[in-house]
Amino acid sequence: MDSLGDTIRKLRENKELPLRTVAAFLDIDQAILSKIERGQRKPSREQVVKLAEYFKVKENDLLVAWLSDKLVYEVEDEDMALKALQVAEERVKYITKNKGKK
Amino acid sequence: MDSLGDTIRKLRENKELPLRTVAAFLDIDQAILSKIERGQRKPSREQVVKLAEYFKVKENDLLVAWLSDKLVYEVEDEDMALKALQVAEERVKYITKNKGKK
DNA sequence: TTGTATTTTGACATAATTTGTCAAATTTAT
DNA sequence: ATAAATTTGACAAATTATGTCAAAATACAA
Repeated sequence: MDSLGDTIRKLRENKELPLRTVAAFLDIDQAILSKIERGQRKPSREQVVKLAEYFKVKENDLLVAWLSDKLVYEVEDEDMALKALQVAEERVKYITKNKGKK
Repeated sequence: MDSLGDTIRKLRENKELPLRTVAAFLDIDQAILSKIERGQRKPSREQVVKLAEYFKVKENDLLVAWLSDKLVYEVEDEDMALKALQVAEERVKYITKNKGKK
């Protein structure tokens, strides 16, 4: 269960590309991509979409990793992290079930 | 499964207190408390702790509601919200299991 | 080693978001 | 009708996010 950063780094290293190249495609400085890969910065949604396109992987897979990264980040130093995630899950189920209604 | 705002409002209305009073205790303008209760603003962790103290309810209960509110907010307009929450849950389990290790 | 490409780090600037105040408008209850 | 409570939105200040840049560190060849 890799974090998004790990995933991106593996994708890039498999193609033996330097940070410079991928960063140029994203139109950001390579320093930022370096930090993203090591989890020190959070990429934007748009950047994740671009990366999926660039590496030809399923956009949704990368977006799930990106979103869950953010979720983990949000709760990680709280004791009731798990509980909160479970409650959130219930609420999301409820919300999507009632989508479209009044 | 109420949101944090709903919970706070109910607690306040049960005691028949005006926004003014509770807001003064939190040391913020009543306008903000009004927005917090209706979910238009997110309270800080410290404010939630103070509210638990003020209304004499379990701090953790309120904090779980607060955290899950933030989680729902983060994913709510994404298609893969549920998936992301589930992945985050796995990751949090993994992290807490290995807490203390190298 | 020495040199060269890559990556990492941190200081800094700027942009975006948060967090709050305030006063006016609206609603609720007398 | 009026008085209290609540809501709204414009605004300001503070905080956080996002990026650039150059120097330092690391990896890799020769």
